[in-house]
Amino acid sequence: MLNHLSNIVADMVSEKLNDIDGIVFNKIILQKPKKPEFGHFATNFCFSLAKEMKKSPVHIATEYADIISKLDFIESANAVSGFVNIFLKQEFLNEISDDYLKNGFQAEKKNKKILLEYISANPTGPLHIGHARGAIGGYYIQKCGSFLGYEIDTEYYVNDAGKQMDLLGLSVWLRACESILSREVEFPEDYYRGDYILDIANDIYEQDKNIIINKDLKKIADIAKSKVLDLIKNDLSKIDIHFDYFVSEKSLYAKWDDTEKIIKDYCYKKDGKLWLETTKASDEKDRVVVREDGVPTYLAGDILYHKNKFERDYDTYINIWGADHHGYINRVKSAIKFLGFNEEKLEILLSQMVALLKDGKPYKMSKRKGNFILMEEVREEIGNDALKFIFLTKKFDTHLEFDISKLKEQNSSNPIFYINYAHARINSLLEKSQFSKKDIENHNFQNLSQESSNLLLFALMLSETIENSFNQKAPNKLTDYLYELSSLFHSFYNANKFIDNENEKDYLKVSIIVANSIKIGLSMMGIEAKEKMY
RNA sequence: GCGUCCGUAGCUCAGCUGGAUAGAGCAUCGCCCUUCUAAGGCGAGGGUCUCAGGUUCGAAUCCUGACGGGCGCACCA
Repeated sequence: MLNHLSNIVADMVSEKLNDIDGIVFNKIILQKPKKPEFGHFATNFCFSLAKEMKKSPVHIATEYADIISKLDFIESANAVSGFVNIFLKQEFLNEISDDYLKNGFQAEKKNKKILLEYISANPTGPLHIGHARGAIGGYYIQKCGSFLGYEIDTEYYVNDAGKQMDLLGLSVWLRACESILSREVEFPEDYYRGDYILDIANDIYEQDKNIIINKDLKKIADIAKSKVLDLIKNDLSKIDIHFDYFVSEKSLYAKWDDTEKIIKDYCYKKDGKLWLETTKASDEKDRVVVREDGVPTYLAGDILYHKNKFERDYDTYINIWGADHHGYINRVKSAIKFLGFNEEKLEILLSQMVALLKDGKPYKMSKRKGNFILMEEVREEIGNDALKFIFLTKKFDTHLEFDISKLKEQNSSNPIFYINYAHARINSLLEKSQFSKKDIENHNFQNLSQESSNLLLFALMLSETIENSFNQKAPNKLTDYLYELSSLFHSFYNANKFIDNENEKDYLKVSIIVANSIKIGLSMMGIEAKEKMY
C-alpha cells in the first residue's frame, strides 16, 4: 500500500482522539501550513467541531493540542487561534526517511483496468503543436496511473473513414499531377497542403506510377493514410509515446448492422435518415446516425467504437479530447447508455485549446492551408524535456497561451532547467563529500534544523502529490511541486554550507531524498533528471 | 440565443472539498561569487481576486444574477 506521509500522521492522530472522546474522527485532514513556523502539519478541524460541541474553536484546539502533543512521534502540538500546529519528532522523520530510501514508493496493485484513449488525431497530416497538449497529457496520466498501481492500456482511434480520407486522396493526386506530371490543375479550396503531401505523391509515383496515372483515388487515399499514420507514429516515438492499440474506424463498420439492432428501440426514420433519440438520455437534440444515401455518420463510428471498447471490459475509460468536441460528450454518453453499458465509466477530459501567439499576435493555424506549426518542429527547437514540461504546467481546462517566438527562445527562464539544476547540485555535493552515499543513507538525523526538516518533509510528500495530481487530472500539481521543492533546496543551499559542516550528513541525507523525489517526479513526465548541468 | 471553459499583480498563471497577512514565474529596480555549480540566492515595488447581491464566526473559494472573453452548437471529423 502506498502510504502517504500525511495519511500516516492523520491516522495516528485520529485514532488517538477517538480513544479519548465520544466524537468519532473519521480522519483529520492535515494541511501543509503556509508558513514553516506553523509546523510540519496544521489542522483546522476545531473550527468545524465548534458548532457541534458548543465550544469555541480556540478552546477546543487548546484541549486537543495537549492530547496530540502526547503522541510519541510528535515533538509538539500547539493551539494557535483555533488551528493545531504539529511538529514531528526527528526520530520519526528519520524512520520515514529510511523507509523511503530503502523501499521507495511501492504502490500496491489497485486491480483496476483503465483504457486511456488520447490524441486520436486524424491521419491527414503530421501532428501540430495543438495536438501536443493531449499527447503529453495522456502520456503523463499513463505514467502516474501506473505508478499508483492501475493497469493502463493506451489506445489511438484512427479516423480513417469519411470525406476527409477522400479529400486526402484527392489532395495527393492533384499534387502529383501538378508537380510530377506537370499538368495544370485546379485545387479545391479546402484541400490539404504541406510538403508531406508532395512527399507522399512522390513515393506513390515511384512505387507504381499507374496508381497516379489511372487516378485510383481510393488506393491513393489508402496509401496516403498509412503513410501519414507512420509520420504521426514517428513523431510520437521521438517523445517516447507508444500506444498499445490502434483502432481503425473503418474496420468497425462491418459490425454496423448488428449494432443497429441493439439500439433500434432508440432509433427512428425520418426524411429517409436514421435518427438516434439521444434526447431520451441527456442530449439536447436527436442525432442522425445514417444519412439518406446509407452512409453512416461520424457518430455511428463512435457508437461502434465505444461498443467495442466496453466489450473489452475495463473498469474505467478515459478519453482525452480537444475542447472543441465538448458538445459531443452527451451524444456519446447517450449512445453508450442505449447500448446497455454504464456510461459513468467513461471519463472525458477536455484539453482546452492552445492559443498560439507569434510575436504577441494571435496565430491562427489551419491544417488545410498548411500554415501549422508542427510538434516535431518545436521539439527540435526546444528539446524533449522542455516541450513535455511546459505542456504539463497547466491544468487541462485552462486556456493556454503560448508565444511561439518565446517558446523557441526558452532558456534560463524555463523551469525545467531550474529543477534539473537542483538535482545536479545535489549530485555534485555528494561527489564532493568525503562520505559515501551509503554512509549518508545509514546516518541517523542528529540535529535537523527547522529549515532542513521542512525541506525533508516536503520531499517526502511526493507520493501524495502524484496521487492528487492523477485523481484531479491536474498535471500542474506535480510540476508546481517539483518547482517548489527545487526552490526550497536552492534557498537552503545558498544559506548553508554543506561540505565540512558539522551537520554535513544530516544535510546530505535530506538532499538525497530531495533528489530522489525530483527524479521520480520528472520520470512521470518522461524526463530524466540531469546529473550534471555541464 | 443555448451549452461549456474561463475572468486573481503590467504579462502568463497557481490558490477554489470555505480558514492564519491572496502566491509564483516573467518583466522592473536594488544587493550577494577569495566559500560546495551565480542556469543560483536575498530583497523592493506592484492587488477593489470583473461587478452586484446572498449563505456564515469566516468567501478569491459555495449560491444567484449581470458584464467581459475563448470554444462549441453539422447529415465535417
